[in-house]
Amino acid sequence: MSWVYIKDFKDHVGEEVTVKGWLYNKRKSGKIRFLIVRDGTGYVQCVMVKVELPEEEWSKFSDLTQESSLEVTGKIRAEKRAPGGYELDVNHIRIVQIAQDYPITPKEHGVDFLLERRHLWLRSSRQHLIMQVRNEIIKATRDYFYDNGFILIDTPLITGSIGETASTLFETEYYDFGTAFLAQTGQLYLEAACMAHGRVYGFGPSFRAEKSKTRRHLSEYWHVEGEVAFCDNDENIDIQEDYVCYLVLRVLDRCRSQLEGLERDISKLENITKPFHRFSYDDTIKMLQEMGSDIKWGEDLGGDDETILTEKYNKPIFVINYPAQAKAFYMKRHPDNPELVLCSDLLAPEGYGEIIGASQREDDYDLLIKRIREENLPEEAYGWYLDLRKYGSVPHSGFGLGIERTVTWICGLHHIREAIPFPRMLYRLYP
RNA sequence: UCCCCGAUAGCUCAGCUGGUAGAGCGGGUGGCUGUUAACCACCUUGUCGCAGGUUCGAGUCCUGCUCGGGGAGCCA
Repeated sequence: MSWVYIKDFKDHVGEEVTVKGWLYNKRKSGKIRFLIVRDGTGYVQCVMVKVELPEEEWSKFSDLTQESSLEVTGKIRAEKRAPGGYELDVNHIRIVQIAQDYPITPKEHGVDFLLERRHLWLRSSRQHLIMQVRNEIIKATRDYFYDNGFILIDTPLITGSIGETASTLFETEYYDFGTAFLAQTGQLYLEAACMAHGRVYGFGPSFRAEKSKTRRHLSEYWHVEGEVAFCDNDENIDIQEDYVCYLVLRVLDRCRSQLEGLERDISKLENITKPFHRFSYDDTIKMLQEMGSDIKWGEDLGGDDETILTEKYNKPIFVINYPAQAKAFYMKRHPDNPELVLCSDLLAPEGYGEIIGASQREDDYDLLIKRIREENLPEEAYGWYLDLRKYGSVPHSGFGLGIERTVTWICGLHHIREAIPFPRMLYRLYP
């Protein structure tokens, strides 16, 4: 008997096939019984009719429990009443394993209970939809960079004491070198690689040991970083805008049913088209102050600031050229105003906040080493990074996008922890 | 690290000014030939997070601790 995935049922109507999966739920009504089976590609209702089945098959219904694994053989029938359009008339059931007391019942559960059982929670329909959208966003990312001439450069996850300044690093022992760190960005290595390939990108995990307790933070998240030689801050913003539009378009094109299943307001995503809003930091502060924020010039935007700003506009917003004091050492000074750096943050709409941080990098050797010293960074660790400014330095820019924040926004999730299969957070290392 | 909130049945929660613990769901049994988180009837469920204290008496009040949630800072 041929094994058919539920998503392919439309090509096998009238045939006798086998579905291999897990029991999602069951119902009965006297002499007719229903098994809802999922196989990873969809759900199908399997119908058992007493008068058409031998007692041996009929009685298997009582043995089956939620999430028991099974193989059901039967004939596919188009059925208007079925959510997927098809049903399976059961001839034979092979029980693979009986699940005992599956903890996640089709009822309400609390966040802690579910996170403690994340390995099982992934089977739930909503989590299943989110992972499908995440998959599409990641594939779209790879396609975008590949199709636009970027070379994939995998950067090290174990590094010496090098990176951005502000965040805390996870530490680990490394042979005779003492302490090594888990990378919080691959950017500096991508800067090296873009001097070899022109246009490069990286995609991998980043680690932040910040003790953040918010719905926007993970200790381990997946980081997309692009870096382009001979690219200034404005051209860098153009690339980000193009990339984000592409991501949204791909999800709308290929994951529309998933978005509907997640009850995402799709019209809000259809609105994500070029051009995005571009506001200078100075103008942004004025706008926020007029809207009642008590933010002062020189400060980074707070969470509330991002929310009130993005809820006012229906497209993503670039906030451009922040004060140097609020940003990292490697950002290039604004040629007309030494208080500012050439950079941008991209804020997603609907209060989802920052999804990209970007800047033009400081390409002058003397200015960069001055900044490293001002920040009290270990100069010897940055020797190779400074080399890039000695041997054919060129203007270059890049950006970093958080995949989970993007998934959270595009899926319309309440919390980032649902946007990654196994979230790592301040109080969670299990499962 | 700081501020706020929470912990009671397998799950989600109620339990008032202190008087020996309750609902829905789940689970079990039975009924129903089209159910959609099915429905109906009956049955089943507790170290009230931990340790002290106040009291004749504490799920309830007080102190400490543990674990978690929301937010701040920081960032993607």
